[in-house]
Amino acid sequence: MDKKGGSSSSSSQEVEVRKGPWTMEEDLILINYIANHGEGVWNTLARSAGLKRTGKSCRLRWLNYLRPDVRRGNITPEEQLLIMELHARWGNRWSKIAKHLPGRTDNEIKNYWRTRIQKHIKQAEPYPRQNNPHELNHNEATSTSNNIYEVGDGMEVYSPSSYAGTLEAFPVPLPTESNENFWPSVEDLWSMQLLNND
DNA sequence: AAAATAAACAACCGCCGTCAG
DNA sequence: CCTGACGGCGGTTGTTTATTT
Repeated sequence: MDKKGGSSSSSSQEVEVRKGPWTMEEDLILINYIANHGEGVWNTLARSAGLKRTGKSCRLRWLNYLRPDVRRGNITPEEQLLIMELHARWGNRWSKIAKHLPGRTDNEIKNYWRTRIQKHIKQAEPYPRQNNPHELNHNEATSTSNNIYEVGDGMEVYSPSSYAGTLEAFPVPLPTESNENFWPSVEDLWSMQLLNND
């Protein structure tokens, strides 16, 4: 299931770009490289580090998983609440929302919201009446290009408070969930990179 | 116990704004 | 001034994992 070697790399260098899930080895390379050289200029970094990845891919991997200060999983009830509140006033400004949740990335928040919050809001969103007979079960978040009510950076307008009632009837995950690991976990990867310090 | 279905998650894609050459 | 590389962002999809039937 590896289609890279077979191709006759006649035209130039075929730029074998890897895609899909990152392997531990790749993670290590990236972590180690950044530990020794720092971030910046991702495309160059990818090449210099010897990774067959695009700069974007490296950046994403680093920012979302490998960075030492990223927190993953186990969204606390407080965080969930914050996500909901911020989303209520800013819409799908994931990156902006993420800035208010230390350690959390926009991608994780986005995933979390879409997979766990959105449906609840929908179901808790009664409005059966309303003079809008059409599209009532529409994900009101899809219309992203309408949430540009920004004023500055702190307090924005637009607080539909539509979540007010929603919050109460929320399942809210248990905070102290099994903090088990998946594989080495980034910490282990970091300790491993110590052995390879340039 | 197995199959079907749903949920969660990781990563990619295209678009856009910025900036250097 | 124009052009292209780069990085950031949000939407979306593919795959894995959990839950239900």
